[in-house]
Amino acid sequence: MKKHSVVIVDDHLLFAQSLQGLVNTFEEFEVLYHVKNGSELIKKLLESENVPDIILLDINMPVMNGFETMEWIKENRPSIQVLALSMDDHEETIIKMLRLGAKGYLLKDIHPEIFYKALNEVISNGIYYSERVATTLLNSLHGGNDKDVKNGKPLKDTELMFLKLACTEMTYKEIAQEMCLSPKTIDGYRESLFKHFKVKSRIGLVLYAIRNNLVNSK
Amino acid sequence: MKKHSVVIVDDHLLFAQSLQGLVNTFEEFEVLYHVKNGSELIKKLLESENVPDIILLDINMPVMNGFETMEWIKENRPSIQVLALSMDDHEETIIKMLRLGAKGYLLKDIHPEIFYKALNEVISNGIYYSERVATTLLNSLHGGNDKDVKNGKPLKDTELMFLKLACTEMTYKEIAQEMCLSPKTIDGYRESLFKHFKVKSRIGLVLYAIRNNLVNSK
DNA sequence: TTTCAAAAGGGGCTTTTTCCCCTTTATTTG
DNA sequence: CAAATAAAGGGGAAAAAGCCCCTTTTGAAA
Repeated sequence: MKKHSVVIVDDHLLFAQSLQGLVNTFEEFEVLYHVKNGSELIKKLLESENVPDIILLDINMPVMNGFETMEWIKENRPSIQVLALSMDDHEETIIKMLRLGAKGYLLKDIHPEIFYKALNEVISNGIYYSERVATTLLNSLHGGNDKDVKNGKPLKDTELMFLKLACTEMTYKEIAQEMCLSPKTIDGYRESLFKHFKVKSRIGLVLYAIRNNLVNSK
Repeated sequence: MKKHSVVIVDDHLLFAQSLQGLVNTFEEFEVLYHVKNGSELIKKLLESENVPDIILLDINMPVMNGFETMEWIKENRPSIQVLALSMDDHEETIIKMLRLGAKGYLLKDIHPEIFYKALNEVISNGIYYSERVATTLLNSLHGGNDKDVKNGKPLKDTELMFLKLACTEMTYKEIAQEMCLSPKTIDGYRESLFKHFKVKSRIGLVLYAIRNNLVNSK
């Protein structure tokens, strides 16, 4: 029986390499290659006719992150099963990734046995949910939440720029100067993002941005 | 020749297990065991007479983090060579860890070959510095920096508590209530931490706290 | 071309933050 | 014990943040 092919996308080389070793010990799976970020993955996918069955996709990557990469895959290689693989267990991140088309969400602290099970399930069922992630999702649906609103619309460029600057020690006045806009316009962005993210202060904004990888400040 | 024994401390089971596989492929090294956090490590070290040569120590762990664990090791098992192993490449973290007695600081995105080299060097020289980390350190010395001051004195309990609450959407007045102190006292804490961390606003304080793992908000 | 909506900007106000300098109250320590 | 030191608390003011409601500009769509 032919082994299922796996590609690993993770900027932590040590982890990627180690994980490759682990996956290769599984009977039914073998790693084709591993790459450091989304851009490298796309290059590899485009130049090679060897399409993997599964992609293990990290989210936090410096160059082209997991979200962007996932979008590209959904558009261009929809037949590949993507399993997100991250340390980040925030509801928003999980939901965002699954909504983008990931077939499962694995936390890096899972037991290798479970990891093995996940690989098998995504091949057989086309989907895998860990208990912990399932619980998180349930909670989010339960709480009558509207994370949808939160993640539904992507941020505009100006808003994202503002958000990044808001995650620094600059005052709003300074941010306005930096962006060549009136302080009042900046105030408008602030107000709008506060509502969008349901936060009540700039601190809340910063925390939200960091937790959801909207800025890469850690 | 007897192999050098290695212990891995990392809460990301998948990574720990994978890394164990990698290390075991090295001729000169073998993994004794891996544990999820500092507490587990201490338990293992205390109950087993089999002392490892090297400990690979992650910093971000939920229960007992790398700093606390490092302190314990320095106190109780100073003969073990500890290599810090983290994704965090912030100057403060690196310096703090080395100051606590780590014999090297590895970033998780290093190449496995380099990782192998590091293991060997820490056995032969008792120390390993990657180029990147060395550069970071040089920069910090260069800039006439006084990160010393920053990391020199640990925070008091009240200050830490305040810091944690400052990393929420609470106002200072609310924080004062929560801590059963006068808002003026809180203002004193704020002022003191601003100076200590060299920041100019609460935003800066939050960013500093998150970047340096003083609060576990991500 | 008119219309409509979004983006940009403004007035004016309250609350919060930030800053400086000062007093009282423990807690050590010589 | 007395003196020093640190922690807790205070007054007051300027700057920044947050909030609401309003006007102008701009860029499509009808």
